[in-house]
Amino acid sequence: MELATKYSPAEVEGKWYQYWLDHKLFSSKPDGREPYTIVIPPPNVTGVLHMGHVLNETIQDILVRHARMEGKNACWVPGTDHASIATEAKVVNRLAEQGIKKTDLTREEFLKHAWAWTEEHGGIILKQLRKLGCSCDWDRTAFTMDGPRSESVIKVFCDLYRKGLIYRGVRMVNWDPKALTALSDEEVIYKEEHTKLYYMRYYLAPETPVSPKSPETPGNVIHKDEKGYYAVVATTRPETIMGDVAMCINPNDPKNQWLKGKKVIVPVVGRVIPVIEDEYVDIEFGTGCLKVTPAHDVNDYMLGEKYNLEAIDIFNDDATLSERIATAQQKSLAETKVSDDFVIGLERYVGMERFACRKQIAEDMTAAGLMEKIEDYDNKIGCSERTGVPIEPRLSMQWFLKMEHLAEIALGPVMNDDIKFYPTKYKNTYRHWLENIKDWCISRQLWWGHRIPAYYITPKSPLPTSPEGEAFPRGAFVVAESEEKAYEMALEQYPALKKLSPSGESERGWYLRQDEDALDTWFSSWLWPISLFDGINNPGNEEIKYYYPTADLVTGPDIIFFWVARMIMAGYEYEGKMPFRNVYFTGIVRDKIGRKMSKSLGNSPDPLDLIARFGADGVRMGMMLAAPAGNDILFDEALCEQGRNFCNKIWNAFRLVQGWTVTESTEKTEDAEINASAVRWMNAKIKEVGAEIEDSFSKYRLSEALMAAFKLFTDEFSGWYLEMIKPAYQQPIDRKTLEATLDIFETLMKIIHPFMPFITEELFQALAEREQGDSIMVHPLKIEALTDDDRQLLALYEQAKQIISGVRAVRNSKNIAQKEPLVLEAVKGNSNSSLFTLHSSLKKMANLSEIKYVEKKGEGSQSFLVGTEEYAVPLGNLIDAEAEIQKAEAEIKRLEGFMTGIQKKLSNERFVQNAPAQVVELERKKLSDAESKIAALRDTLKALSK
RNA sequence: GGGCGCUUAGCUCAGCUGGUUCAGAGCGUCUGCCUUACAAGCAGAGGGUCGGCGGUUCGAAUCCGUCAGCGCCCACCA
Repeated sequence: MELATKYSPAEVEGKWYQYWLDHKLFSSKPDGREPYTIVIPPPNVTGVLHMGHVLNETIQDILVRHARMEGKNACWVPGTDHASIATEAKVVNRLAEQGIKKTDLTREEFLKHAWAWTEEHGGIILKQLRKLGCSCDWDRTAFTMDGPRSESVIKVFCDLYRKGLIYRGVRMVNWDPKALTALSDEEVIYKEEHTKLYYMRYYLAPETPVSPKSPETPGNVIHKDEKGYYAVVATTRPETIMGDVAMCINPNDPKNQWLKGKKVIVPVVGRVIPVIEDEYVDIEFGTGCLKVTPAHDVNDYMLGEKYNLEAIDIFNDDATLSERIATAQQKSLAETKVSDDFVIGLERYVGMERFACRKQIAEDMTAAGLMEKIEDYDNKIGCSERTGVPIEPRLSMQWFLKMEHLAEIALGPVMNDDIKFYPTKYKNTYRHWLENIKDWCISRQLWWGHRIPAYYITPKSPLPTSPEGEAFPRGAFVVAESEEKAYEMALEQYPALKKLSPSGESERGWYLRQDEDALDTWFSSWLWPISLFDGINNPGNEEIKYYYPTADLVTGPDIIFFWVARMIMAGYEYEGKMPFRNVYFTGIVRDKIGRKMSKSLGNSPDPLDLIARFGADGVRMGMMLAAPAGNDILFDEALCEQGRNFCNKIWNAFRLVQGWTVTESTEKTEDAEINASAVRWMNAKIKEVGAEIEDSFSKYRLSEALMAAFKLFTDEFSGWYLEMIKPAYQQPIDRKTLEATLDIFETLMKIIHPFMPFITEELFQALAEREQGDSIMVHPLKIEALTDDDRQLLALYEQAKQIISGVRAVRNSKNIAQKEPLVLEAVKGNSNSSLFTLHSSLKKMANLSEIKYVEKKGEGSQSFLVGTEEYAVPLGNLIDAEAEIQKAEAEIKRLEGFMTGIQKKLSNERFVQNAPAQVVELERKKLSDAESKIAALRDTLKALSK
């Protein structure tokens, strides 16, 4: 059957993927072989495949398939992440489209919707990974919120709580007013924004007047107008003045000395607040006067703690202004009388959105003459990583994990390379984070996620006032793996509870109310390498013992803190061992002009579309060609084209070989001689390049490994080997050579297989009769080491290739068709005896009728050098003597310059003395080589100029 | 404000602890070929004073310093 001249991936890829699945070729069970394990960085359960995944998953698949080809027991565990905040946001949006508000639903109802959404969209991305060829053990597919994983999370939470590492408390947290939840520090990203800096007047309160003498104090900068003395405070957030409880100056600030001990009136609000002093305040910034709003700024909170200031929370959950601002204003105005000049009723701002309020209050202050000035200001705003809205620092009750101990156990192994990072530069980043780590806020005010297993003891009726009734504190809770266990623990810890249940269990006078919050998604992901093998629930089981630690982790550097660092912590805390040996950090996939791929720019191709056009193998190759380790990837579709073209090349090489007919003749023909030698050479080449590829793999330089494999197939095998052994048209080939060639072809397919799994399987199957269920991936690749004979042969062929190229160059420059045979002259006793063995090959490849050994090249011959040896092709009157003379003269000039340099070097005594003998020797050889070349060129010149 | 990294052919990158004929690859470019495996191909060619300056050295793309440009990470200047 005649094969098409173009490879058609669509007809091949689906077929083989199904075959692999049917025969469970990706499946792994513990056995006697060495394990090779990768756990997938779980993509969001409702996500779809984008180019970043393509990069990441291709790399993993290459590593996994490579390990499999090495004969290891390769296990790639797939799964998805529940991505609590992202998924919950999507569900909320969908409900909103149906006119349903989250607040109208109970937790249970909402979760029903969320699970429905998850089942609808979940796993789409895993299906897409199959199109890419990913060889995951699908039977192991896990989800961060499935049974075993959830159980692990809860168990770990309880354990850490019992170890005293988890605590609950009111702290300043990053509040996302859109998602209505707290975030960890890592989930806040800072964006540069053009904002305004507002300078506001804080008039001195009448009870702390400026003494008539002090205005003259040198260095003081005093503001005064008809309304009185005032300080100026610069802020980017004028709306937060409603929460102001103090003004702070640096005690060493000369210009504000006059404010010491004074009280000022918060403009608009009318609250009288003290001026406090702390060196935290930067004298240089603004006016040196800082307004202190402990409820809405991390630093102000710290000052509030230090000086025991009240924190007035002015916002609702969604960052609209709370009614509290009005009540607080009434309260303070009742306490202290303040002139109406400084006050505006705050009722008008209640319910206003924070940025609208900012604008409004600035306008109102300006109108009331309380605004000094407004300047442009570039500021960095912390925004929610998920919703993008500016976060609001806010005091709230949250759960935290103490990080000190965990950071300590996670630092050493990376710094001393027990766990290796590729590229190594991320070790610095990692260390810096661990050394400055803060406690991890692990609670989220979300429903979609693992619910915190804390149970609050709640009496059904008001507590008796008798002393023993108060035997457990208000808000008392227990942390337990289940509600049942929580009841037991509660009774044990608080015996007084028994009195609340006079008639026994059935009629308890109290109940347990589980904490409403869910856990941060990463609190489940950090267990992933352990929980996938059930190591938390079932410690020391066979699987965890076999597969853990995993081999390699492939992920982006953007989640080094979120995920990588925390997995290392959990690994040592719960398994006592590293979770993985190597971490390969990929770059970010950008478009070809370096922009990040994004939906809004429309510069992100759809991977499935690319696969349809170039084949999965082509896309994989395109991606890998662009992806040196650690650099960002400038992705260009043209690279996929190159990948597709390579597939086509392989395909056509196969077409050639499979079309050959066989002769059983074992005659010692010239062809047989060429072939026997070529086979030996090709096998040596495979050993040589194979070793390079292995070396690249060991350094995770996958694009280099691929490039080497590509060149091995295209240049060495197709360009040289096949051309050498190719029989004349419609002539048969001897059986021995054909069989050797099929073996070589198979080996090449194995080498390429990790990168391009589909075409290599297709051709592996086509090269020979295979049993049902057989596959390229169960035939490990073994490459032997190079021998000295191999090296000699390789060198010899390199020389032959150069001679052939030399002849071809002559043809090219003189427009001589390949069909026209030429004569080759080897000049001046050029007697590389081993080259004799390649005469037939030389003749065939360069289409030579004869190879002559001559003392002097003939007149009208065009010469070229290979190393120091001269070869020439007689051209008769085709030769352009003038051009040849010019060329030779230019070359002589170049060589003379080169020699002068070396002579200078060699006449430098310090060089001869200090440089290693080898180097000096080498320079001498360069010199003599150049001399002999010049001599040859002079001969040429002489002949030409006759 | 601190820290890290990058700057080598038109593009994307190699070039490891300084010395194998005045720097390599892929792609692109140019020239010639539709040569019965492949025009998604073949053959050949051109293309860089290794970001600037200074230093160490017999010798530097490679080590040190400095400047410039770019990128990333971290940080509580409102």
